[in-house]
Amino acid sequence: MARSEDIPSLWTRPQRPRRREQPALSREQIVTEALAILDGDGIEALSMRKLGARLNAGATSMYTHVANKDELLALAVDQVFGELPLPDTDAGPAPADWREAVTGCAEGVRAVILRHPWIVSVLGDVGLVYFGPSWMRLSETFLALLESAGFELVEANEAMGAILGYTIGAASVEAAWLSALARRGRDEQEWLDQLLPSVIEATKGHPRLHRLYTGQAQPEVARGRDDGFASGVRLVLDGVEAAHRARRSG
Amino acid sequence: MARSEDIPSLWTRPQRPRRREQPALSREQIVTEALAILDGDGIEALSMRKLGARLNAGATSMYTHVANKDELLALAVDQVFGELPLPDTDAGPAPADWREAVTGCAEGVRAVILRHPWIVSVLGDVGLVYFGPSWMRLSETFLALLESAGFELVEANEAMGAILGYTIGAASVEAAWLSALARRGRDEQEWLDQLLPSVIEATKGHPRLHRLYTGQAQPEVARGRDDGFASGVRLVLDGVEAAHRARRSG
DNA sequence: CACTGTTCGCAACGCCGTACAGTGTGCGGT
DNA sequence: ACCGCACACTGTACGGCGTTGCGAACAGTG
Repeated sequence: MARSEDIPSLWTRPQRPRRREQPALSREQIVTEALAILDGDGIEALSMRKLGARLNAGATSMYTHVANKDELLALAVDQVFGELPLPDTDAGPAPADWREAVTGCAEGVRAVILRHPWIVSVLGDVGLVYFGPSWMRLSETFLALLESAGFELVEANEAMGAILGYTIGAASVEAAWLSALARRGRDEQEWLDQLLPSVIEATKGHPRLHRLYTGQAQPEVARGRDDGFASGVRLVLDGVEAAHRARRSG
Repeated sequence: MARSEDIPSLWTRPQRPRRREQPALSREQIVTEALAILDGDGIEALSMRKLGARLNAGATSMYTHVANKDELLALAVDQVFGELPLPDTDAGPAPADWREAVTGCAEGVRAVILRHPWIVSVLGDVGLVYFGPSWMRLSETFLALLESAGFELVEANEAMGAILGYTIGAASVEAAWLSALARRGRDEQEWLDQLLPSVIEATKGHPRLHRLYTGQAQPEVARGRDDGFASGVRLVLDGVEAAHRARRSG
């Protein structure tokens, strides 16, 4: 015979959960909450259990909406790139200055990566993001901008590769640096001050790096990272433009 | 009671291992074996237990030579970049064609990343590699090459940022793609054939991507990835050179 | 009522990184 | 000849992880 403790009282027992009014969980909800964890506490803080807990659900319930963690991460990456504001290339004529527009897009991509530095840690696992809707939208915009500037499609594709390649690489390096700082809970300037002496010590035998880090080649090294990226994009666009002109006249 | 087969005879048993002659394990050994695992079976196959087993040692013995797994990975990354052959910039005069030399270095970096695609997965966790000896050697070489081509140090640093940024980004994208393939055990062409239809389907509403993928904009899209990278580097160097000339004459 | 299909979560499996206490060993000092 | 320390190394254990199997709870349909 069951003792009274074995079965919680009829009255204190929680109301039978009225489930299935509509599914309690949705893929969208899950991805959104995952993003909150990723942005708030970084990649190593995201676990299926924690994610489930945040949604008042069991960890394994995620798997009815998402195949596995990798797929979840891919969805998260696509979502953040979906937030990227892009110029409307359908309406209106060609933009007055295509360089400005392209630069704006590249800076947008960099901003997304810096705002969500965990992206760098999953770049290697989600090779298929480039076929996701957000990334396709981005690519199409780039191609449209370049075509409107007079590039043939194949040429535009090549240029896009250079621009996005640089953007991803440069932003990844920055993001890695920033999240290394964040993991150690240091401020950027503070950490630099603290690390610089040993770095300088390590540049014995590397005279150029030594000059660079000791600041003898200032003032522009200390220029902000924003300016550094901007001038990098400018260099790449110079190359793109030069090749384009050479092709038209050749 | 133990039977005679259970314990090899006292006399035939190998001499008791004379430990402490020198440590059985070394950091170098550990990193080398870790690299073997990484290159052979990918990043998710590397665990401290497996690594220990490969070295006939307990998992936790690694920790006397390496602070933690992250440090181990950082050492591994530095080691593979150490294998990169670099031109000797100390001896002899300036290279006849600095573009060729710089291009060679960039292609070397790409080759390292493609040969060890797990690097991409740890890029985000090892922000400090850029202060490791191998990367410093690489940077110093780049700066030397550019200086010998007439660049001021700060200008050279800027150019290096653009070139390495592009190289890292482009190679990372490639490596992510390749290791996604490897994880699924597919051949590249086979996978492309299999995936292309659905990708094309997904490019409704993206006319330029559609043209690109359906091959109406061939022939050069199907050009190998090697050529694609080479032309990207060429674009970046065009930009670098143009900016340099503008600065000299301006 | 029975039947079907879906959502959800408990329990469990086999991993993982690593903290910690303990074991044997060689070396320097006495 | 002895002691004690420093050190490389190990077994065990802790708390976590991603994922699966399975059954319970439910909605919709007949």
